[in-house]
Amino acid sequence: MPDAIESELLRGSLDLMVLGALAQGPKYGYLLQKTLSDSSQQQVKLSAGTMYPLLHRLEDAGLIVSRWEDSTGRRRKWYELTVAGRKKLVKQAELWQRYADCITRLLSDLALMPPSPPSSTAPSPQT
Amino acid sequence: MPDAIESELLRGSLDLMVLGALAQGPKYGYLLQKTLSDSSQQQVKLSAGTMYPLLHRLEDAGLIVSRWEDSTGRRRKWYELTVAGRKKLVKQAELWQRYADCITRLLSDLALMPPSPPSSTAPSPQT
DNA sequence: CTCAATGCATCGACAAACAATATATCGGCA
DNA sequence: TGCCGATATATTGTTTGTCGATGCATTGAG
Repeated sequence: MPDAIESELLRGSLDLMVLGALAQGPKYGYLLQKTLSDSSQQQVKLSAGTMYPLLHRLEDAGLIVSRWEDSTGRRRKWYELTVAGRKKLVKQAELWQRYADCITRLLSDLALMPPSPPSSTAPSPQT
Repeated sequence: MPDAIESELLRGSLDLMVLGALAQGPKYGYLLQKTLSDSSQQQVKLSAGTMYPLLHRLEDAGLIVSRWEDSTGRRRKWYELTVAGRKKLVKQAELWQRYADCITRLLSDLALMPPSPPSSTAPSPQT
């Protein structure tokens, strides 16, 4: 059983996952990584090289805002959803649902397909 | 209401959709476009510039095989799943399901969230 | 003191998706 | 006859997203 989701599959929906995670409350980068990892049973590993550009992108788009935590030691930059970000999240979530339904529908017949071609082995005559 | 799925969301799962469509039977490129478009209620528009490189990639990977239709007029190149392709499809479908569940779980709380925040208070670092 | 974990960030490499473009056949219509 | 849209495959250049590697600094445990 594979451990992590292939990066192919992540493409395009990482923004959605990040927005979704931030909808639960403000988070800083490192915490966001832990949150996504935990909530996905360690399946989603958001690397720093992916996350920070992504967060900056979302901020430039006005979907999130950041604020440095006032502390002398560990520098933490908290990110929070904006109103626009929440609207975007809802919209993207609907798009995602529609898209996921497309895939699911397309793959729904798969269980009925024969696992291997007719090679004189056990013929399963169910349609 | 948007008409087509954003290309962001498509990224990473197009291979899966193409393999899934080919699991229904051999298809040539143009037919594949129509099939995906139809089965998704015109939501998925697979452009030629995306599809042909994708098909060639899948063929190089040994997941599909191609055969030119023997005809004098319209040139049609039929693509068919290989055994390896079918195995890959099943595997990818499982991965997809796991991934989709992650997203769905993450977004499941959304309905419970307030549509708009009362006011922007400080992001108090709770927990 | 050393090392691993925490925490933010950027860089270059690589791959995927797309619009634009190219070529060619076919059927319908004026 | 000529034109055009649909059919059909393919490549090119551009853009964008992801990742591994790397860098720097702080903190706590051993």
